[in-house]
Amino acid sequence: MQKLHPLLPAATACSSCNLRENCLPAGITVGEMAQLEDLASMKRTFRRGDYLYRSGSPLKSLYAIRTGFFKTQVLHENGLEQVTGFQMAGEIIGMDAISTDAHTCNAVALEDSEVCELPFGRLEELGRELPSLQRHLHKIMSREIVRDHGIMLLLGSMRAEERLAAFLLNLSQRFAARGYSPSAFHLRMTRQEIGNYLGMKLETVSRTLSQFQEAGLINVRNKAVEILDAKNLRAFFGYSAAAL
Amino acid sequence: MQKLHPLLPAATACSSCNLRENCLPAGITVGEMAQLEDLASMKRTFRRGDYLYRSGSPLKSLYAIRTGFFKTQVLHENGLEQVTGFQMAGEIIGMDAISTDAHTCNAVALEDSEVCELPFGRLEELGRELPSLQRHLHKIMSREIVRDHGIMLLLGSMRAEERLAAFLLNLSQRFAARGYSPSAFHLRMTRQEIGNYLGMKLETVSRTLSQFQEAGLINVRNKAVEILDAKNLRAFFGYSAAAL
DNA sequence: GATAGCGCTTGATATAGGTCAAACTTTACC
DNA sequence: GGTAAAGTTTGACCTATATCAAGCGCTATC
Repeated sequence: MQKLHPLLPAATACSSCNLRENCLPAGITVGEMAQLEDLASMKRTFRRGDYLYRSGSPLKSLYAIRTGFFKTQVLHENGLEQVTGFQMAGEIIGMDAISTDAHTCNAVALEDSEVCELPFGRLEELGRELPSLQRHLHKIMSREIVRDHGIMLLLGSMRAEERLAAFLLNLSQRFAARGYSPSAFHLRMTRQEIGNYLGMKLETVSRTLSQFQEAGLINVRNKAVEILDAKNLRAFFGYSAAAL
Repeated sequence: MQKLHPLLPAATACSSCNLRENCLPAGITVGEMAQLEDLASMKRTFRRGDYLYRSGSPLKSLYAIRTGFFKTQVLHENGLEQVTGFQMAGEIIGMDAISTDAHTCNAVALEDSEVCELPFGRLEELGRELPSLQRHLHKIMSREIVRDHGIMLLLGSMRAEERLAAFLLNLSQRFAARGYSPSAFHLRMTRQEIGNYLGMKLETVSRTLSQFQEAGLINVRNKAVEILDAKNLRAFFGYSAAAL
């Protein structure tokens, strides 16, 4: 059942949001900020498990994640599914819908979350007035393309342990970029979801995490992860791959 | 060695190009076409094996493929590489570079090819004046994101034979969209390149093609492919996946 | 604060696809 | 147009990861 998502007044404006350097406003001048704030004034909250959008729903807005964690997943008619990403604060999602004016994946909150809604028509309009915003939107879309290519490399060419090492290091780096500890964090997703994202089964995720722990690279206890030896974790997947 | 790529005068304008419905001009009105033609007037030709751009080279333009075939590939520092796509006439490439103002993959001609160069700065400028062009550019970028998600599904969740069936059907459909036979075409890429794209080894590609042939689904002789039974080829990968 | 259900771990076994190898075919180049 | 190199096929064997199974431990809810 879809719950109601109350529309909140703008609790926090872009200019005073501590994500502004990671989010849509990056590169926007102070003078232009007011227009962007007007655009992004609509906030929505989601409980864990809620859908931000579903495959097939019409394109209305892009969404900037203010707090929380989402996953996106594509579903194939034959029942296959693939997690295409885990998104955190400051990241923009929904761009999949521009192509056909309808979303092509689901976005599900992995924890209680808040997003800023960016009506796409108005975003394009504003882009025509503000070249720096236009360019930044293009950069965000391009960044998604580049990220996707990285995942293809991971799925197509890496072994399970390399994929998981890359995944942990990527999370670490993204937490760090938001001012959180790069070495200790909580996974918001299940082993199943990690495995689906990385193209492996949940048992393999579990085994490989245990293996990393035995090797002294990490500590895992359920969702709590501590990276003990980022250097060797990186080397782990760098060197073994180089040996191919 | 990078060869010289002679700059040709505009041999064919967008308005008289038979790819206009598949390419950047899709959705552009007749009145707007002249400006687009001016933008896209620079053509470049490439011999097989030539690089259109390389990872690290600065963003200058996007490129519309007029004739020929390209592959794009990402290279990882540790030596891994991944083919991220095979691009044909009417498709736009180079969007990976917008994110960081530098290309993140190589684009290599798989046969003698011709591209229309679209200087990106001018493209953005023109996008600010022509909302339909702006929207179309966004659609093209979004389409790439959606395609990438499909490849993730393929790499992360399908078996080798399903991936290859999906690949053949995708090529078939793209040839059909350009007025070529959907049932008989030439592969422009090697088994190695197909395998790299699909996350499998060249031997597996070869074996699986032979297997499809034995099953009466296709005819293969080197690069010449004939699809004999598209329905069952589709069913092949649909049903077996559904049985999971 | 008890309990049901979901998530996680670990073991045993199976298998898809990888690896290595050899022979054959096509293509490119001198 | 002959020859070397690159691409392809097929076979035999191997291994990374999947599958199946059992038991444990959170954590969420009443």
